[in-house]
Amino acid sequence: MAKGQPTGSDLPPRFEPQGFETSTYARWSERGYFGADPRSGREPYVIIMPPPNVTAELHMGHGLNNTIQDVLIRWRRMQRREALWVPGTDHAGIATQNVVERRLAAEGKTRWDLGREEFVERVWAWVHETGGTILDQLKAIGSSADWSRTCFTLDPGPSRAVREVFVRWYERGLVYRGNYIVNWCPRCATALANEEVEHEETQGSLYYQRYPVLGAEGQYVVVATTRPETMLGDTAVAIHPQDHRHQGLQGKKVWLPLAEREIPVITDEFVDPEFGTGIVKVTPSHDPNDFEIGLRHDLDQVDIFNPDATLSPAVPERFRGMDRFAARKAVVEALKEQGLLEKIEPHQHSVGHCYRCHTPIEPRVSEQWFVRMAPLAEPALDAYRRGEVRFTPEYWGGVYEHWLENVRDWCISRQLWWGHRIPVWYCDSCQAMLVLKEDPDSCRECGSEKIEQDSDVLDTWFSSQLWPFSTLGWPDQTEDLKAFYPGHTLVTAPEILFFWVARMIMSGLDFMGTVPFRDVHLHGTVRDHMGRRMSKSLGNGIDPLEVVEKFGADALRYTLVSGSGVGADLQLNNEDLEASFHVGRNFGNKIWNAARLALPHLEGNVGSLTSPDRLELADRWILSRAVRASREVTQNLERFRFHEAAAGAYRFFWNELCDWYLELVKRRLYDDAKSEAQGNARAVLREVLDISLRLLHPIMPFITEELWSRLPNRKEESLMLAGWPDPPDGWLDPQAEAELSGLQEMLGALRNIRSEYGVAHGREIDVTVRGADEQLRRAIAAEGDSAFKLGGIGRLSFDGEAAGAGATAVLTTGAEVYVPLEGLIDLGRERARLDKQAAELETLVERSQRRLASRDFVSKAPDQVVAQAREKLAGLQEQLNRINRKRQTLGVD
RNA sequence: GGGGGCGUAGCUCAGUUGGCUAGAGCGCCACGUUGACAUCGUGGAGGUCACAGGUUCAAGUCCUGUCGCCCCCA
Repeated sequence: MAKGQPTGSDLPPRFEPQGFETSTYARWSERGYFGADPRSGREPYVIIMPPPNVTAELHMGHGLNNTIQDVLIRWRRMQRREALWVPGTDHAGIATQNVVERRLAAEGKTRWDLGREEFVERVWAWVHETGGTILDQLKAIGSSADWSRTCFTLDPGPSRAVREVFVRWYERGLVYRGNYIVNWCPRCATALANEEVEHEETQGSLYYQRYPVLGAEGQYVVVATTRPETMLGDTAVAIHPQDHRHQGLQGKKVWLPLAEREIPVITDEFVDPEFGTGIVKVTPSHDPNDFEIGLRHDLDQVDIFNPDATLSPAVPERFRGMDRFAARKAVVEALKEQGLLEKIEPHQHSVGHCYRCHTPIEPRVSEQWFVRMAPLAEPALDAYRRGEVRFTPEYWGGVYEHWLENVRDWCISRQLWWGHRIPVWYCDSCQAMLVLKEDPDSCRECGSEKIEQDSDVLDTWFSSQLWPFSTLGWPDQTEDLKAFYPGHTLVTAPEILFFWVARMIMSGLDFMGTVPFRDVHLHGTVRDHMGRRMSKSLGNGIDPLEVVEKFGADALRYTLVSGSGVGADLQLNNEDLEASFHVGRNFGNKIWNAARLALPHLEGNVGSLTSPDRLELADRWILSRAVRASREVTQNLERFRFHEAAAGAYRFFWNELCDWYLELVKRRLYDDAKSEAQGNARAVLREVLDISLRLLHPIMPFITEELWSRLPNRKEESLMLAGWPDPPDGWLDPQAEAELSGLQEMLGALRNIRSEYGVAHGREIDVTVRGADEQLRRAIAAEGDSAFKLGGIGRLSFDGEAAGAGATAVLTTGAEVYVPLEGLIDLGRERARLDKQAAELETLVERSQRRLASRDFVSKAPDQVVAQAREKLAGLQEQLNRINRKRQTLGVD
């Protein structure tokens, strides 16, 4: 570069992320820092991104999800792992098809008007128009995914994987076709998997209907139902075999009113004698439990609905064509007229709704394709129980286990046009069914060319379940697949634990022989300030890009990471972005300004660090704290405790580096006369600034890169390539930490006194410290000049008189700090101050004494705990005594 | 109906295998332009850790129950 290294002298006084985020990202991208190399020989670290809907717009949930992944990837990359983050998008069958259908509806058309081929073209056009937007939006928040590996579920590779899996599972009998009851969405006109149905508590009614008993004039059975209209499809009534109340009904038949049919009374264990009258109607075509009963008793199936849930020709003419809810009213009315409706009771029950369009689900018998789950679930359970997959928070493991133990077969066919078409062909001539990886030209059985492909497509999750290996080239044994499967961490939201996570584990085990990732981290939900989930329909969402524009991506990221506790949801105020994101922005500003102070002192040659014993107290202290901060951040990242990692880095930077080290070191930085002291200060400052920028980089990549590039003595050209901090044990210095913490306490006490008595800012105070221990004396000796400035101290002595009008504070070591304040002191106020402190100490002393007075405590608690308690009591007593003595001189009773 | 989570300062939340005077950020009060930062500094107020029992030398932390809020499954 022709331009010299940027320095700190040109930094504007405020953190203005808009000035550099975009160009920084472009530079990273151009230099190829995001790419992973299967041949590097480094230990890999792999995250597969949960693919967002290809036509989606970025929302805060994506923001949180991808920020966490990026934090992990950047951290591991800095740890010298070969870090691969595979991005991609999902074709989202129902959702995408629905959007395009709505757009067609605006033109007054349906997909049927266009026909399959043209409709699919329209969807592709929509995908090309909007697709990929979300990936660009992910870049704006700093995501360092390997974009050269971006995949789409309908790409040729993943599509091949889908066919491969379908055919192999079919050949092993794991994929089968059959007539079963499925969840049908009348609006989407497709079958859904059980997991795609959302149950909602609904206030409905329980209708008690009378069916006349045949051969017993004037006698009825009374059945209770929440769905009276389905009675038109009843093919039996059932009682529990042990229910003696209704024993007389066994073997009888009843007359189904309106439908005008005879139906049998059967007995089945499934019937709950406590529900309603203990007699239930059985509608095998429209209720999953009744379907099972029907199979056991070989009952007829009467399908009373058309696909759009209007009544079919199977019902009496007057009901035909009615919508199911209109039919409910009509049936109830008709029963009333005939005196066959006994009563209606309010009844709360749960109703299934389509997860994509929220229409009430209609259970329906139809011919669909299924995956047999039990053989796949078993290894997935074993893998979890052996500890091959771990969940954070841990309790999700139990949820996973429970689901797999009770898993039911998976309906994978969808009556949609957008998606992977089922690779099955039917021969018109010989009726053969061909299940093939490649499109055939003719029937493999009879050679006829009159073959037709199954019209259905596969559930989108059928392709997503293969993502951890289909994105890496499977079924080919590619270099990528060998290097990067299995991956390491999956970061996602708990709501797709069953849809996606469990299925990836099952298919990963089945085809690759190992689980696709070792850790599953499930993060919380982003909510508004009232605790409501952010959603389009509520209009309470926050656009992450607006936040980036206003506060910067780093502020967004820091706020998200620091706000999301393990297993906890995250609340943001959508009406006041400032209220939510100022935390991140202010921290960015703090970092910026710390650098603005430090960098001008780091121009020119900065020497390397000398051995700690030649450094001053503040230096040894901050280096020791840097070791602890690095370890804390690292450990918290390892355990997926991102909020703690963020807080740890924040505390170190703001409360230790800025609040103390920078203040203590200023004097030396500006004092050109003492070149060794200044040189050490510069070297240490460079080092700790370097470490803290590295520690913060995964969370706040832009600002840290911008400032780091201005540091002298860097080895790498980008912070992205710099190593993760792992400072040496030799820097740990408990002695320095203890000394400095004593100094901090003394300064705190002095500041408190100044504030209490309104000592003017410029006015210096005289201080007498009596009973100072060795640590405090050394600290004052070492950092006296800076400490004097920070405390506004004019003179300090260790043996002065503590008499006259002054204020007193007693430190935890028992040292007494006395400040003469002639003219300012108010004796009453001073007395009150000391009274309050004494009272607090007395409570603690009492509590402490009571504890030590217990024989049990002394004999049973570990020696170390007892010793600690004794030491603490002694300290507290010493402190209290000093204060009490002072109170006496002030005339306390 | 079954399972799970949560309840700590006015607000949002930390608090690891029980053991330092229970913490942070925001908000609040007072003072303040002290060689980077008012998107800041200094000091302060504010908590019977939902409630009731139990285990233990010791419980915010473990167990049981109650109340309240939320989620998943059927």
